[in-house]
Amino acid sequence: MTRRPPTLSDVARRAGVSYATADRVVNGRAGVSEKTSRSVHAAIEALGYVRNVAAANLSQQRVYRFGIILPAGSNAFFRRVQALFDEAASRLKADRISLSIESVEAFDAQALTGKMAALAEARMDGVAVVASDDPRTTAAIAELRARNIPVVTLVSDVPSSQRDAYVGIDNVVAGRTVGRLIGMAHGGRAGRVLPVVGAPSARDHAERLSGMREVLGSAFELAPVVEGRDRFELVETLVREALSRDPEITAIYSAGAGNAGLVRVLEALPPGTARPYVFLHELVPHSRRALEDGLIDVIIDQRPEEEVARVVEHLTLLADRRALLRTDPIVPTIFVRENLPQEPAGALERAG
Amino acid sequence: MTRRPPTLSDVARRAGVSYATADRVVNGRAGVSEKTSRSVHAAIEALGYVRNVAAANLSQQRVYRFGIILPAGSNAFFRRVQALFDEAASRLKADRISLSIESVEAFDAQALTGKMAALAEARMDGVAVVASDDPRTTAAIAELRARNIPVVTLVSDVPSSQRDAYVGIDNVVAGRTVGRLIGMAHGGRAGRVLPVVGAPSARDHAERLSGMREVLGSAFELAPVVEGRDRFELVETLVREALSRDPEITAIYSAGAGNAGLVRVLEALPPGTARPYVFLHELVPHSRRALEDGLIDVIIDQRPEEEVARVVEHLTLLADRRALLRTDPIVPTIFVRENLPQEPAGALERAG
DNA sequence: GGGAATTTGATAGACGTCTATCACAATCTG
DNA sequence: CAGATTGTGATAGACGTCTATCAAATTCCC
Repeated sequence: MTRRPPTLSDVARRAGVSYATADRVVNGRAGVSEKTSRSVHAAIEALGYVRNVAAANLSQQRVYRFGIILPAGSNAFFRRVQALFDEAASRLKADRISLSIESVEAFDAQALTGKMAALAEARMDGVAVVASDDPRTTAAIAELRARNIPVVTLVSDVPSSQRDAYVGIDNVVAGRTVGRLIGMAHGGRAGRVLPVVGAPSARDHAERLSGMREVLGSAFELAPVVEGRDRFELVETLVREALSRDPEITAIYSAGAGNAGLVRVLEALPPGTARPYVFLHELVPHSRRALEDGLIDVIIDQRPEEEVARVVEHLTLLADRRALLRTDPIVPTIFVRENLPQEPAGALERAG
Repeated sequence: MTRRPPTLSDVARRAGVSYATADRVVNGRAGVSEKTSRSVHAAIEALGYVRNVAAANLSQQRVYRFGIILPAGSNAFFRRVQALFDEAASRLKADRISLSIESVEAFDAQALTGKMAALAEARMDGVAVVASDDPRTTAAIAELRARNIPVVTLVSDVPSSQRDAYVGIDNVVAGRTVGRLIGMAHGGRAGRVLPVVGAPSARDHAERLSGMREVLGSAFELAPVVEGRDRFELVETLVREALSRDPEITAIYSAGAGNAGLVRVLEALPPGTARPYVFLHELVPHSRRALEDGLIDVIIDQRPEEEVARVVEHLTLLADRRALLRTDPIVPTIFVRENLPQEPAGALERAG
């Protein structure tokens, strides 16, 4: 039968020291001679001792409290992120991890820094935030760090700040990936790409476009960039205009949000017309439907499920002052009509 | 400050019953009247009580022992799976989960069933197995289930068996995905696809091919299927012959293993020649290099990292006789040169 | 109403780790 | 060699849950 995994008492006995001493060694407390410390470590090795985290957590009855700040509003992607955090929160209650999920009006740096200050005041064990790269944000992050509260940026990085980690995709990589796929779709022939962004000042969108440009060969031209402010009505109007003005467009790359408007334009195209290839970001209900209906070709998704899991992982490790595991960026995932995941169960629940 | 999460004692007090009674309710033990049971549940609701899993695990000092059976041999994909399980095993020691990772010669149903019987004898708490759909395997799975040992099939399903779950991709979906990408790469033009499989009898490979055929339009022809037995020397020879025999081939889809041989053929193509588009499965060191070097175009990966995590998740839940969470198949992931993940740290370690 | 069956209460010990305290031994300092 | 410093041992209580046992209270049935 399985023998019981060794406990710290076993280690102490084997090392010929008391439990107290073994405990001092494993918890790095002072007052142990070099020699004893070595013999305890030897016993740990010999027995293959691993600290029982269940017992450790129990005895410390530690409760982790993390704050998550997301942009409010109707953006489908962030609604999904929020739903995933809500779900994670209820799941994590059993592990004594509590997530406070807060919303802040998008682009309102004032409100954002206010919330961050409030979380600092509440002495959270860690904060994750979707923030733009703005001096006020940087300062607010510094303030949290000064209070020894770890900070993780999510989806959109603030590289100039002292955040402990960034969880999200590399937008240049995402753009390059789209560039490759646009190239593939044209099968060596020339093309003309219509880029759609929220605003030219949005760093993520700009990075995506420049990534795409890096990869697209000289056979490609870019139409003037559409600035849809991430609002679907505006995107709809402007894309419709651009397409009718420029019939040479062979592909559309929407690097931002508001894609419901883009989809409407595509739906309204006269049947029989060869539509341009369409590439856009984030798997959400309306983009999914568009892909299933053959209105668009590719969705680049940043896997919010993975991002949420990683935020929690990072915050927990940081709260314990331990090293982070996976610090590589999230890989942008390519969805075509055929490899779409099953509809998340949450969608059904919400429908019912 | 954060108030302490409610314990079962709090629930008992609130419900006006003794701890013993509250315990009987939450652990579904007999001897509690309908009425008391309801009042305890009401208290649980009211207080938002969640059982402290750390304490529960500790008190039961339960040790999970799972057996994992993988095919032996030099196949790069399974070496990666094995490395991931090894890593998971050391990580999971802290959670009192022990993984016994066993190897069995590929395609040796005799040896496989032997190992499974041995794991049954060892009274494992669960078994995960990479098995072919074979009557002997089905019987061995039935035997494990008869002993109340949960069984999960991995990578390759045995649908006719009583396995509790399958963790892996849907190969038809993977094939369809490739079909879509081949179509995209040809940008509407006609093409001729060379399929490469291990053996026509390999169900996974056949499913992948038929998935591809479903999606490829009538503009595509298939060259005679190459049967490379998943051995790279044979793949190399046969693909080289096929390419020189049939210069009309515009794309290669390798649905099986032995792709090191395929890559060699591509490397040896006279420079300046337009090579066919190449699509193959599994991100492993040599396929990665080929993608980085521009010798191939797309890798379809089944994300063994995710599969390993899910096997552990499933086995743990099954051992606790709880419901599985995510039973949807793994989504085949598309890698092009641009969205490759960072080299796993393990690769560096092994190199060092 | 009396005996049996069922339901409830009270409580104790175990799981492995952490924290703390106190006492004693060994070593160092002047 | 006395006194201070440092290293070690012994032990106890807490964390929240689980299991078990025994006694007491309540309900049920004839």
